[in-house]
Amino acid sequence: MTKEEQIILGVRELYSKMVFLNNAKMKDRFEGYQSSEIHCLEAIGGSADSNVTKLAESFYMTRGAISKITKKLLQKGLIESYQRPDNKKEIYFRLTAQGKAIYNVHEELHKGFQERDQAVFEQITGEEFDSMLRFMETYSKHLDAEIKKQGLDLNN
Amino acid sequence: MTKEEQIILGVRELYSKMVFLNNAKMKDRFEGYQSSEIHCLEAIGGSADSNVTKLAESFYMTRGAISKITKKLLQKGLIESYQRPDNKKEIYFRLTAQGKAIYNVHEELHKGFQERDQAVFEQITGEEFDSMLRFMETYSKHLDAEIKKQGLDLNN
DNA sequence: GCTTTATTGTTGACAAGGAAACAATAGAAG
DNA sequence: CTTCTATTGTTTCCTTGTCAACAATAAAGC
Repeated sequence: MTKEEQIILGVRELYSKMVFLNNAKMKDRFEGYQSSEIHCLEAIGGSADSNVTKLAESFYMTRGAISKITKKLLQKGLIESYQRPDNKKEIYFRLTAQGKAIYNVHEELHKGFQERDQAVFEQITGEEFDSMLRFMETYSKHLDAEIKKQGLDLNN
Repeated sequence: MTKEEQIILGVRELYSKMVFLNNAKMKDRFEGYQSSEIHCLEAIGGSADSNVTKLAESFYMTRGAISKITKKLLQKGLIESYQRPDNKKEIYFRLTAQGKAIYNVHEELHKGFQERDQAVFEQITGEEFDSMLRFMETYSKHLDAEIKKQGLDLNN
């Protein structure tokens, strides 16, 4: 197996396990809410002026999918939509009070994840951490360029 | 943002882009085949005595999902099933000649991905590579333990 | 041996997400 | 300003995967 394959396999393995484990915790903690809904809520709470398109890009999902998720969040009263006076097309989202409550619980959960994994992160040096981050960023940018080169788009 | 968050975000970002880009290439190259089917084919071709349960575990998917995918692969004549004389329950898969042909094309595609990303991997030293791999393995095992601790299972 | 429990693979109902088509609006080009 | 193009968000149809129940078989307990 080459370096590339090992790294890629490792990333896939790691990511799969994180998703599996964290989703299980989330479903356990937030009954009645889908984990995709919680992720969306997190993104909306975490950055100002989220809209369907931005959310879709950040999750590598289609606008259609996000449109449906935000619709549910609206119906459940966790987010509300608003527009700018000079733009009748774009629709932004922000958390309601109820949404913020969920958001806070979610943050606690995240802290729990962090504590759970602390031992692993304590084992690496600052240098190792930096080099890993640098690598991931380089690779990520490389893939961005490749995606652009191929003229790929989530909606095409 | 803490170290943990940065790493996790990086892994998610990287993984999403790899999946997105590679699936696009796969769909382009293998018309008529789903990328999940190709992944399954790859796994079956890559290790002896694959069965539904093993495949499900390696992909972090349910047995039901794998059962459906392998059914399609059987219908398309890319794999065949067999059993051991002393076990009437477990059903194993292996590639047919046609399946092997696809498998080989798939391997070429992988080589292409490798060449595409070579520049990125050339930038890291052997030491950096090792430390990264070590970290991923440690983290992965840590999550395994956590999954076990929670008594989690894909089918529950 | 017999009985109980666990594992394996399959199925049908359901939910989530993608693809494509669409209307509404914004932005660019002239 | 007017026209043409791009972007945004939504909806419908379809595919994929999960969930839960199930039958068949294996393994464990006695």
